[in-house]
Amino acid sequence: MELIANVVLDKPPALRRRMNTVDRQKQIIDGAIQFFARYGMDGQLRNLTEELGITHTLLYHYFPTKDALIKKVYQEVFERRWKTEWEDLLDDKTLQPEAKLNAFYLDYSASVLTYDFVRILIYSGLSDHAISDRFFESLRSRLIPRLIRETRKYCQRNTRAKPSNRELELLMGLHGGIFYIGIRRWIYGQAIYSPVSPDTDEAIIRDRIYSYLLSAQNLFTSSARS
Amino acid sequence: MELIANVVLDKPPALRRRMNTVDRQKQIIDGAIQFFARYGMDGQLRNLTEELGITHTLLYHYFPTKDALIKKVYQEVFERRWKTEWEDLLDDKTLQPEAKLNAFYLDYSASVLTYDFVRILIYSGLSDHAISDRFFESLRSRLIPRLIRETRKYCQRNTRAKPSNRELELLMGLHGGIFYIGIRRWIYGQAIYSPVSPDTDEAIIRDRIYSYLLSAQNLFTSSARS
DNA sequence: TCCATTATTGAACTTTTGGTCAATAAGACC
DNA sequence: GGTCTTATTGACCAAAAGTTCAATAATGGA
Repeated sequence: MELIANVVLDKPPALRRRMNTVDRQKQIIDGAIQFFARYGMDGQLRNLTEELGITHTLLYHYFPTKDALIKKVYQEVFERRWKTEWEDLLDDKTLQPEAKLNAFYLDYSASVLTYDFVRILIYSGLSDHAISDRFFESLRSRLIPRLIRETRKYCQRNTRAKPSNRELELLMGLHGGIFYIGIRRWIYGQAIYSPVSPDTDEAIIRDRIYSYLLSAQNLFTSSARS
Repeated sequence: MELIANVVLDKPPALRRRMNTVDRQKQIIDGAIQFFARYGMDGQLRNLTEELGITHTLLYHYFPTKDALIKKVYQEVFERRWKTEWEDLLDDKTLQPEAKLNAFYLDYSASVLTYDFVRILIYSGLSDHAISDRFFESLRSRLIPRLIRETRKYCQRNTRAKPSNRELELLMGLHGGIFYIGIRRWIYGQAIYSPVSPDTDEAIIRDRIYSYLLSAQNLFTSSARS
């Protein structure tokens, strides 16, 4: 029936059979990322494979279990989205702190505040923490120290002291405010109040960073408010 | 076997049978809130009822379907957590803007940034938006206008103009930064860097509000930066 | 063109899981 | 203590969903 239809309507034949291993595997992983991002890890394999145009049994030719596929999805999502260049950017000596934070958070947002990443990160946090722990650990050890350092430089504080909880929380306020853009957009499905058109988050992020630095300066320099 | 153990160890008998209708229903709903907050709406009824010490069939004596129970859970969670007094508080003429925002967000956080609410809100956002739409609509229509008004008062701007997207997004930055406390704590399972002990979020929230107002003042008064 | 490899499938198995129902027994009332 | 109401349960059902496997057929290489 389907074959007949294809011939009659002169559509390209389904050509599903016999894709080479590495391409098929990539196709499955890409599809799985989108699929699990949408439906969560409880999404049914039969629905995933239907979207891919293959039988659900074929999946077991490439992954031994559903868990193995999910694990692979987690790994791929993390590795595709987390950029080691961020550390280099934050260590760039030629940039001033505010410009550096702007550049960093703009790139970070473009990578992290995407449909698949935000949702899979949250799904993971709600269940097994598989990705979220890894992500937070990288954040904590690789980015936060650098962000604090730049903040201090902006405030003209020359200290290498361990960041205080208050400093850290002010930064988390900025960080969370930016991540919240992704939550509103990709989880709540809410529109963002973009101050500019064409739509971009750039203006929003710049304002938040400016706001953060301004208050850091106000709170953490010599004549600071208690 | 279990009965014997009970008798031998002199534990109180299971006494599960024949609770009165209204108590049992409340017990089920309370249990379901905790349970669904933990495992999501895909959690299995048999596991829920096991925690409650009843058979899963008994559940169908109180709720016709699983969906009906979930719907009830959504409704209860929303009604228990959303306080109409917040609007009165924000309209209180005797409080200055900063104190008012502090008082509001402290109470708001205590209500909203709880395990069950944060998680059910997010679970809902990821799937059907059943709660999150309702929550966001209340936020948008009841709280945001008041928060903007207080912000303007703090900045000594006498305008009733429709809030600009830039104003709204600066506020969302504050709001998201505060909500992110709940996400870190109840979804990622991360510790909060509390600046004070005994642990409370009060100091954190005060800093964020101060930071927000400071930059609002800086951005939105006459001699503001572009 | 034939063959060997293996990607792909259909049928079937098992466990899970939402839901039904008739039977049971706890407790209230007389 | 007897009786009636109904909260509670155990047995059962059907569909959903992860997994297995033998059979099939597309493709690359000889």
